[in-house]
Amino acid sequence: MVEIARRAGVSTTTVSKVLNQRPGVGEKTRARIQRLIEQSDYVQNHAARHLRKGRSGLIDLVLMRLEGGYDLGIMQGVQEVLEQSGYRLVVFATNEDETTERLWLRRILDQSSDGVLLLLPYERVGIADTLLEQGIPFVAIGDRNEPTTAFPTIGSTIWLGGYTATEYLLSLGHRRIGIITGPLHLTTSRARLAGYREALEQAGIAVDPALICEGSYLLGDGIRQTEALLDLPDPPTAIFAGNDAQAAGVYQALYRRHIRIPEEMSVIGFDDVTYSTHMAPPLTTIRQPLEEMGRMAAEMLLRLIAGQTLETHHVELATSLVIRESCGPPRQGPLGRGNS
Amino acid sequence: MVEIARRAGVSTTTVSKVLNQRPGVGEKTRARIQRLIEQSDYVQNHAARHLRKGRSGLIDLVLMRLEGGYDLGIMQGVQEVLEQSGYRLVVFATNEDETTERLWLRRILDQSSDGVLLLLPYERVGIADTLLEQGIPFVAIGDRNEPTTAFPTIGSTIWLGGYTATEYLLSLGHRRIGIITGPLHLTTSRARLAGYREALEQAGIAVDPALICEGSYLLGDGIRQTEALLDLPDPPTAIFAGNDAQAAGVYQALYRRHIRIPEEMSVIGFDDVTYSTHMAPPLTTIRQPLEEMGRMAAEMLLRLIAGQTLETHHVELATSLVIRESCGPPRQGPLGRGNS
DNA sequence: CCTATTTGAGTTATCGTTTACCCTAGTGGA
DNA sequence: TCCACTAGGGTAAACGATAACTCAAATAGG
Repeated sequence: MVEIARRAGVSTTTVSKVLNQRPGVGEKTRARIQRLIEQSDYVQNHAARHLRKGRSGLIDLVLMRLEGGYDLGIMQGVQEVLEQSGYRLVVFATNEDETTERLWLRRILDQSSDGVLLLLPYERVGIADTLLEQGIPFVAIGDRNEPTTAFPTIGSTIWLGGYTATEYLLSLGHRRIGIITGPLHLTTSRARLAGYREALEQAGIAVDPALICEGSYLLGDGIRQTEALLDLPDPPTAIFAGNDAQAAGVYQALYRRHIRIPEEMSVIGFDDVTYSTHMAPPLTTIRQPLEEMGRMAAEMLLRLIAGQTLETHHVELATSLVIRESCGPPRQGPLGRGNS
Repeated sequence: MVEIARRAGVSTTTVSKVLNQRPGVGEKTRARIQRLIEQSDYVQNHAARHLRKGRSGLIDLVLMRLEGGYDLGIMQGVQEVLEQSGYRLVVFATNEDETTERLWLRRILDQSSDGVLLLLPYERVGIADTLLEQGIPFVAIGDRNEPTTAFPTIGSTIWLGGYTATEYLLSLGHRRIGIITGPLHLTTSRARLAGYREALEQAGIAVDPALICEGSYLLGDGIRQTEALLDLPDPPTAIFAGNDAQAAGVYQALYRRHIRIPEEMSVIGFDDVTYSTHMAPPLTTIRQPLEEMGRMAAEMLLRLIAGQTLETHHVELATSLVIRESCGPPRQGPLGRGNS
């Protein structure tokens, strides 16, 4: 920068003014400096600006684990917005480890992050509080256990999703519908279940507790719980999988027992992650607008960083039913050859 | 920091020495300051350190697109290493857009990145050169079009993978093996094909050009090219899918035509991405040690940043055959009902 | 023609740390 | 007893950019 100033015969202040497009520079001078800058391969030093302006141009995204589905969809949305805004995205995975988490928190506190996107399904005491205390802007994505107005959150209409999924299966004629939930200590899991219950009740069907299995949103539980459902004296004709990863597990369990989808068993997922189209047959699922959620969250955070106040603190985006090929009318009679 | 120094009755220099564990401080003083630091919630200002030391603690990972498979596996490995080393990971997706790419390059040049991990399968003139020119340490992951010693690269034994996959199918008794390659302008695609050819030739089987289809490593091509293969007068009994995403496409195409895997058609993938276990049936594939590659790349980069010289500039990790359930002996006779 | 005002550009302090260098008081040896 | 040396600690100058403030010249108005 000094070099440019020297060559233009002005002070660094003037160059700085040009770079930041601030007033106080004459037209010809500005043009001359501008040209000089473009000719040289000068780039502003990030650290110095950061130090002086107090903004790092970095936004941290914290998540549990780098996985293919849910998180990735959101990251894509976030990426998209940040890329345009000039911010860079720092990704950090806690791996559910509290020490790692604290480590990250400590690193974040050194002013090196302008804002944080919290993509943690669980509520760890401390993170939100510390962030709030330190005045670091942040937005939480995904439903929280305790509705709060202390900080902005982005979610989707989970309950409605659960309701819609069940209603759809009912409309196909199913009467015995199994559900594999997520961990029931998470609101998002309970919301799905509540939607399921409501739909059944409205259809005048008694909820059979045997058809409700608790999973953990992981593929493995999809397999295990499907087996449990199949081993029931009166197995369901459809399975609502809680999320798409578990739906993949359901597929596998069914494949093992040679039960065809959707002829012998309907399967519906939740999330609509990228690979749900890739499954055979393509998965019918409840779509959460993941990218859109990521975009919204990023935009809210940017506004927060800019010092603007948010109109709404909690945004809920709509879930929707995506019909593909994994659901059909219920089979007649008991399961075929596979039920051994 | 000034605050700490004041409370300890020393200068900031001394505090700095303690913080950086440098000599020149007495035992009791050190202990006293240490305690004071721990008590307060002081965190070193990142920007200032960065400015002074010239190190940002950031490493950039550039990739084409945030996707579920290959890239994610590598990212996980990278994450793992960086998390321990105290570096933070910045993720940037170019979306194959040259403007976006240049934008990123410009941002990187401001000293805000200590090193770069290049996860681009294509060769864009300029990136590597610019990085080299600017003296920014970087490591390229995945095979390059032109083998180079100018910068370190991490790859895997692709050719051998292609050979092994084909050999395995041959050992099961297959004689007509279709292959859906990646874009043939990429070495990594050509290497798979070369391995395929070699295996066939060694088995004394003539290579039938009709069985070779060019894809783009995307699911859609898996579908399209499978259909082309099935429409052949003499369709193959096994398909080597080039990568796992395309294998998912193959699954779908086969599903559409009611062709069972592996009874009527064997399918083998390449990469062993996370979801290959989730497929029904679980995909037999050639494993690239993605996480390991990510780890290695990150470690090499860290060493580079630390100013150490690398023993080897190009590392190739071994691919291996992962046998699951998508391959079996060839069907007898023509394809069943689906061949319409 | 002179003063008030605007405009363009430079001075200098500052952001929070680190580090090269300097100083002082002990310590040990001759 | 005196000197050289060392250990412990402080001073002040960077690092590269920005911003508040100052100053000189040009312009406008009376």
